[in-house]
Amino acid sequence: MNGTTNKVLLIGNLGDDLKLHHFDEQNCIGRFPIATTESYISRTGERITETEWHNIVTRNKLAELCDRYLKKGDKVFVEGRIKTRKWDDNGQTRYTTEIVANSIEFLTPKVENEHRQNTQSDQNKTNQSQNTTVVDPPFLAEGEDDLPF
Amino acid sequence: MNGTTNKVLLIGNLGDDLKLHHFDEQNCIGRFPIATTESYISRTGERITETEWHNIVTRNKLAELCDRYLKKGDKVFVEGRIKTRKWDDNGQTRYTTEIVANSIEFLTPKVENEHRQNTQSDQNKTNQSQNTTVVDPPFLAEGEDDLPF
Amino acid sequence: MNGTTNKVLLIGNLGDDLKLHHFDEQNCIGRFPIATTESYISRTGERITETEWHNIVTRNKLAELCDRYLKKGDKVFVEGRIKTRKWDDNGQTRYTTEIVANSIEFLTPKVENEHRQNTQSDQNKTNQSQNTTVVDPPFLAEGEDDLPF
Amino acid sequence: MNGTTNKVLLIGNLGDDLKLHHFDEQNCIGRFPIATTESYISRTGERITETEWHNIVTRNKLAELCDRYLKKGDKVFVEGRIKTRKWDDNGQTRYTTEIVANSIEFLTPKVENEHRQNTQSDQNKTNQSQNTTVVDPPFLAEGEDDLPF
DNA sequence: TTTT
DNA sequence: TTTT
Repeated sequence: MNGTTNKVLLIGNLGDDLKLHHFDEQNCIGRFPIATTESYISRTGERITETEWHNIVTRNKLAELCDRYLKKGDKVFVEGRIKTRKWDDNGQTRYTTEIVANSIEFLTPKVENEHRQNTQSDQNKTNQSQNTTVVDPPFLAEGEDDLPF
Repeated sequence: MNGTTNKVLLIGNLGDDLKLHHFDEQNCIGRFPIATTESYISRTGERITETEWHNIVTRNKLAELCDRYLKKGDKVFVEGRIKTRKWDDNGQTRYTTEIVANSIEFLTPKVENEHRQNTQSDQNKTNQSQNTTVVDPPFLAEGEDDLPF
Repeated sequence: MNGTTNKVLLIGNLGDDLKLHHFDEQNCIGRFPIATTESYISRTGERITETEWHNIVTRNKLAELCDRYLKKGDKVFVEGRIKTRKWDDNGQTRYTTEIVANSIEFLTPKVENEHRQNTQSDQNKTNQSQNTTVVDPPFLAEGEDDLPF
Repeated sequence: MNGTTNKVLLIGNLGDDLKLHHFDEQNCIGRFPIATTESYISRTGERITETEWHNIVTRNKLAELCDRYLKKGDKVFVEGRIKTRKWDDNGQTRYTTEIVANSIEFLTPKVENEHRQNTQSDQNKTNQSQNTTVVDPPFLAEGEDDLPF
């Protein structure tokens, strides 16, 4: 547009299940945190591990797919952009930085029959894994339209 | 290390000159803001332009190079990682998100003799551009050691 | 989709003008080479500079924009994917690797009135630069529809 | 360095085991292919799946780590740069494009005791998976020095 | 030649 | 709050 770019690429694990908020039949927003960790040897010779937390924001179809297929602990690849939001904290302006996802790849191999059905209740979200056939999760970039919901 | 990645790629313009802070002879930290802008057509048909500000943090040789060659308005390509810092605001914990740069490319073509000398005062930082030969700016990734300072 | 990603990010200079090929009124393809250079100090202490050439492929509106606004020597940021094409060389199968662009940012500042008009002939493609007001070049990602041609 | 960048980010699966070539005690090179797949709905309404093959090149410690921990079918995240090599094909100059890896993340969860030992023969490279404790593979960027070999 |  |  104007010779600028704002691009973020993260591979990390969900620290919690996605929270989905529906505005109406068509529009929803989903949020979940992911952790990335960095490890290095300090000047004094000890191994330091630093964890960074990222707030992922996703919308509409992509949000619904994530809600259906992702759960706490899963690994994802997120491609998106940095967005800092203003909010009012009792009269004080605060800022929160989020990652608005353009696409999300599901990197944790899924065990068949483990996928949540639309009609299942949330308690099925925990990992039961009675069966062992590993299958690929689907994927949907924002704006695509070819998945059945 | 652990199957995670935290990578940011930004192309934007400096909203202000770099602020350099020296800890000692060897170690310093530089900070500057860059803006990225996104433009799109809204549902109601108007063009929306959104500007995002990013706080860039750079250290040591790379910070000194940026201090010497970059000024407000210049365009850069920053490759780095997201880091959210905690700080104490009168007893309240606040968070600030920064981009820690691994490498910075200078994208604004330089006009010869315009480069600041170490001995020049800051008022020379404004763009005078009497001469017109375009030269390549130098570049240094963190950890490299082959530039003469 | 399937837990894979193929992403390329290049900043480089056009080694030649774009070649545009129209299939019909709607569809066209544009190609141009860009160079990236890497510089490092070898084990024997000399500075080595290596240039890499990348064949950029772009389609339809984005190709037309590039054809109109880019020329040899200009700097661009290309975001795309790697694609290796098979072709027949007198009965032998050969392979050519190209970068299929999703988006292209124009990083060379433009001087006003320098932009080529549709009705201008190609000899106007050389840089005349009589005027000096720097303006922002436009940008269009593949699939966008809001620019006037 | 000069305002250019050559960056590739791939997530894909190994189509074959790594081939390691030792030049001497210190220096070696490893090569392996990875596949990325793209899927989309064509104009005629059918789902098209396209596979792209990438030749990954890695050196020294990173190559040895990959040789030890990766095998055909595993998923990796590769960050590197595009490099096109010339070679002589009976007097004709041919070109091969490779991805020179700067860092590789191992994304396939490992089952404990499955890791190959230095003293194991290659036939142990096939996936036996008698045990079930999932452990993280190590990771080493080129130039790091903190792993025990 | 991979993966789903 | 994740993951190894």
